[in-house]
Amino acid sequence: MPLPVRHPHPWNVSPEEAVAIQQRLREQVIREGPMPGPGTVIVGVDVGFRGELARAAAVAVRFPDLTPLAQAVAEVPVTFPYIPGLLAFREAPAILAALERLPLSPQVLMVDGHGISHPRRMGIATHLGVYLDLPSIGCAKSKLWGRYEMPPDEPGAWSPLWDGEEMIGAVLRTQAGASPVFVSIGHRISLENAIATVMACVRGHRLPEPTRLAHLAAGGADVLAAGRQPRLL
DNA sequence: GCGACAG
DNA sequence: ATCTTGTCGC
Repeated sequence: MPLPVRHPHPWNVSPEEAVAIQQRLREQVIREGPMPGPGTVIVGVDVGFRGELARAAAVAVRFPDLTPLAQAVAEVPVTFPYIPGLLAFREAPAILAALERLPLSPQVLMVDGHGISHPRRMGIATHLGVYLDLPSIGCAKSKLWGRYEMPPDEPGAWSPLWDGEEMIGAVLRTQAGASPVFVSIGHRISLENAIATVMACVRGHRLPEPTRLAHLAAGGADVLAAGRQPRLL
């Protein structure tokens, strides 16, 4: 069954056209929304590369217990170079293909990359959220845009990520002794609730489970089978 | 000319 | 992201 796309547009475009698409879609972003309720299906997505092929993985977990429900992978040819600020045009086509194969409808997307903490407020997490009209959260491993102070080394501690006077994200310590992650609004969720959701998805690793499992799945792991032997993950 | 620069 | 073994530290 095809994914319902709310704001369709081509992905195979030039970098100039990509920027124009971002400028158009940024008007649609909703920066508020609730915490996922019990039973919500959260889907983590990530992409790995093997030569000229992009392999995307989508892993669905149930919130808040984080039981893995389903996983799907898809490989598509790479058609766009890596350009900071235009990551969605390189990775989203593969992610969408993986989501098509997932036997469950995502209710919240957790993306390995930024949301509105982006020069045009249109990181891949935001782009996917608006494109699919789904609540989405960006959880990146490093900064793309903005200034911040390092948060204390305590789980749950965070400091704002600023672009001038505008708070565009949070630098969040998910685990003591590990470098922080960069959490931002993707779409249809508040920053406060995005931070709380990420923390509620942490299980002893730096990255929250949806994204962490998607990363493993993109590397070829069967997280559903392994999930039945929790020590393997 | 010299940094900064998701994955 | 990817190329890649052992090794320092808790």
